Amino acid sequence: MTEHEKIVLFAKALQDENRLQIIEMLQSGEKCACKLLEHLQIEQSTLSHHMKILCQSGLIAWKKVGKWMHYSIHPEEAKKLLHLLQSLTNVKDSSLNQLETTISNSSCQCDHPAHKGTAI
Amino acid sequence: MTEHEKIVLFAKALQDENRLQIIEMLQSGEKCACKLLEHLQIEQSTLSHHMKILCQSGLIAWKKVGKWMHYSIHPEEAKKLLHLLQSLTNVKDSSLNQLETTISNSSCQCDHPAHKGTAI
DNA sequence: TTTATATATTGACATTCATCGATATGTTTG
DNA sequence: CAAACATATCGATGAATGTCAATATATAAA
Repeated sequence: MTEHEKIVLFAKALQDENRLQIIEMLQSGEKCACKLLEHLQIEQSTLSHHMKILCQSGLIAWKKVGKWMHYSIHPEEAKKLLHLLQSLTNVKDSSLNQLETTISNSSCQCDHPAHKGTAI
Repeated sequence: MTEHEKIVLFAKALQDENRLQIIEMLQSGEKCACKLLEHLQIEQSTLSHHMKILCQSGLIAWKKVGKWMHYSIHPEEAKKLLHLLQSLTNVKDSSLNQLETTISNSSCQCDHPAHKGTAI
């Protein structure tokens, strides 16, 4: 899987409001599907679908315990995915800490003469 | 706009392979649409559509220069969006730097007696 | 002012996605 | 083993998305 494919899977996992709620619920630690379902206005089959997408993105880890399925945020994978997004968007770790401005090349590289030396 | 809505817009912006390529092209600095188009296998109207989605997410800044449209990564917004994702996924800035394991509460909070004391 | 160029908008179409109900699978308990 | 429970899979459906061609808008050039 290429880096772009990983990012696409991650992005697709995050594009649904219900899945964001699920991730938020997992912030406080591992939960089973039935517990998650209590707080969502969706049917069980839909939750199962969402968990599949979240797990396939790598962000969420799962573990079968008896007949229950336990889900949790996968910290290492979450970090890897965020690193991919940092690289993609040119955001540096240090600037993330300090909310500094990332320095980027601001000259237009368009061939058109009219574009030379422009900056946003 | 809620934080979740911001994340959803950001995630939708990142879920397309062509848009990831566009972001990557902007890593080296501001570019105009015609320049971006040269390196993509899509029609002009499709690029315009993609740029709209990228700009609406906040990640990409735009500036009109004559009849050209210049695009660039918006560093401050990129940082804000990454921060939102960090908070969502419980990833700490320091752990992002050092790739340490984020400590999370690993006890299941399901009501079921059988779940007490389990851990992944 | 007419023409050329860069970008945006619109409408159509195929594909993907979220959702549900029904059903299947797997596990525990009686 | 049978019943109950938790979760997964399947099929259908409506909504959202990516794409293009055609057209509109805006700016620059002749």
